[in-house]
Amino acid sequence: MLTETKTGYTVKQLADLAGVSIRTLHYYDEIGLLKPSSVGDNGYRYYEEEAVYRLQQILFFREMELGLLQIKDIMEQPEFDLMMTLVTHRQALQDKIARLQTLIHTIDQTLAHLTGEVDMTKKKLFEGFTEEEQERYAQEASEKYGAATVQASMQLWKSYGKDKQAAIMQEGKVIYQDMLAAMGQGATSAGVQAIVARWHQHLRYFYEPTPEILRGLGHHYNDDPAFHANFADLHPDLPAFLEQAIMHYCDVQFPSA
Amino acid sequence: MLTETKTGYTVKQLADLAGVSIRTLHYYDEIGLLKPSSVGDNGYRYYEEEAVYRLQQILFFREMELGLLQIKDIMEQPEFDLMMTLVTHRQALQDKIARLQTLIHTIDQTLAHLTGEVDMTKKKLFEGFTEEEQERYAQEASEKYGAATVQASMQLWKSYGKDKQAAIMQEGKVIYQDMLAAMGQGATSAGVQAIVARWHQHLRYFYEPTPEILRGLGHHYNDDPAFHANFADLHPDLPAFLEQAIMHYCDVQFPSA
DNA sequence: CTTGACCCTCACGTTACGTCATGGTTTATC
DNA sequence: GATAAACCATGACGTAACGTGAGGGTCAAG
Repeated sequence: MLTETKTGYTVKQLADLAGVSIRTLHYYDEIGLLKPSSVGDNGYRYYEEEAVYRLQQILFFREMELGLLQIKDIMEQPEFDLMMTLVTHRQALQDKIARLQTLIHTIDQTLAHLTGEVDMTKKKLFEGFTEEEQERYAQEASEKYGAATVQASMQLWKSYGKDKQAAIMQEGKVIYQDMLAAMGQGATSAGVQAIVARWHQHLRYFYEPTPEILRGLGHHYNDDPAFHANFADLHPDLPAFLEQAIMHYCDVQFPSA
Repeated sequence: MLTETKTGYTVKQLADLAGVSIRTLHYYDEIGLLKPSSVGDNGYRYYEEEAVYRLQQILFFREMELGLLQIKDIMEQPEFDLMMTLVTHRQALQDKIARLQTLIHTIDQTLAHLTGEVDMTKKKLFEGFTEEEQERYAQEASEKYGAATVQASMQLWKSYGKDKQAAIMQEGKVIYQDMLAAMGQGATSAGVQAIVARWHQHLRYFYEPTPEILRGLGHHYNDDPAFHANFADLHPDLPAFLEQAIMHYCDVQFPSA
């Protein structure tokens, strides 16, 4: 009682962790966007893990230039799903990269024009900017983060029932054990590829991964130190093996991606 | 006198062209960032070509999230050079793309974490955001758009003297004629490659193009309708020939790029 | 106890416009 | 020439997302 333990991040700790200001955290609390997990007797704000994840989400939304109240609305919807939203962020980021590539294209054309090589319409000078405006409006529409996809995801998960949900979570644990046992068959063998298919289906219980995500995960398993160490603990060759198996699976299932 | 001709874009025309608001143009006039080229007897603002280019620059700076007064300062420096700045914008855009790629990487890791595959430090949740902050600070430094590179560029051009400057501009006209005459030798021949080297040097009188820019220009000459038409008027095979010749030149000169 | 770091609330200021009011100017049509 | 719609101007208040500073309480180490 007298030494009540205070857990969680203080404002300075969280601000440093996430690269935002303390004032930002105050403001987000004030507008109800990110409430602290608890407030101590001293009036201090304390943030737990859930709040940390929520802040990450907010930063992604902010990167997409959504307004704070808009972000709050989206996250307050009962069908808000963390993973589905991350997938949507991913798509939005790729759209943004495409637009930046367009700006680079515009620069190259302007440079060539200024060195006298070709005429250029005035409209082309702003290629990428006007599209940027259009993209911004599109982002403001709720469809991108929207009800349709997110609702489908939640309904799908809820439709499984408690027993099946538990079985799905257990299945996830079994897949890597089976993969380990099948390493002797080779990464491209029918047996291993069947396990990769189960891994793919396992992911699909949570969200619909694009081919690119699948490839990206396969690469991270081998290349990312944390992933690598996690799997190498099971077997030193497992990380590279997983990458090979997943890449082959993607080559076969998605030949054009 | 009585029917004084008014030329240039009105605010609505320029706003539509560039995808900005009329209010923005008013504001930019007010703060001295973008003055109209002339003001009619009726009080209307009219913008000529020079102002259009200036607006493009402003939009690029704005894309890099520089403040308006900061942008104004940069553009008021006597050594401000349009082309050199475009090259700098290009680099900044590529840095920005790299950062967005990092955010995608963070998403992939978060997704894998949430499906139970690996532990993830809280710090990794914000990978890309904190770097974003650092990048923003770096952008605010004047070095990126800065005095050093821009000064060097201007001094270089001024050091040529009027006669040499005229000769350089004339050389630019000759290069494409020589290229046309040498088409029979093949894109990878020593004669054609020597002309590509002259083209490269020609660009370098204006700015230092990166290998990527060289490749990008080579590709645009063939792929972009305006470029393509311009060169195809000289010879129908010239656009593709130029691309081949430039790509080969870049392969040889910059084997690792 | 002292000091420095950290915490709080309060409140004004900044930046880059968005929006509206009021009224003059231009253009096209009848 | 008259009319209506589109366009132009200035002026001014408001907004979003904080930045900054004031004043004062809390915590931890020496």
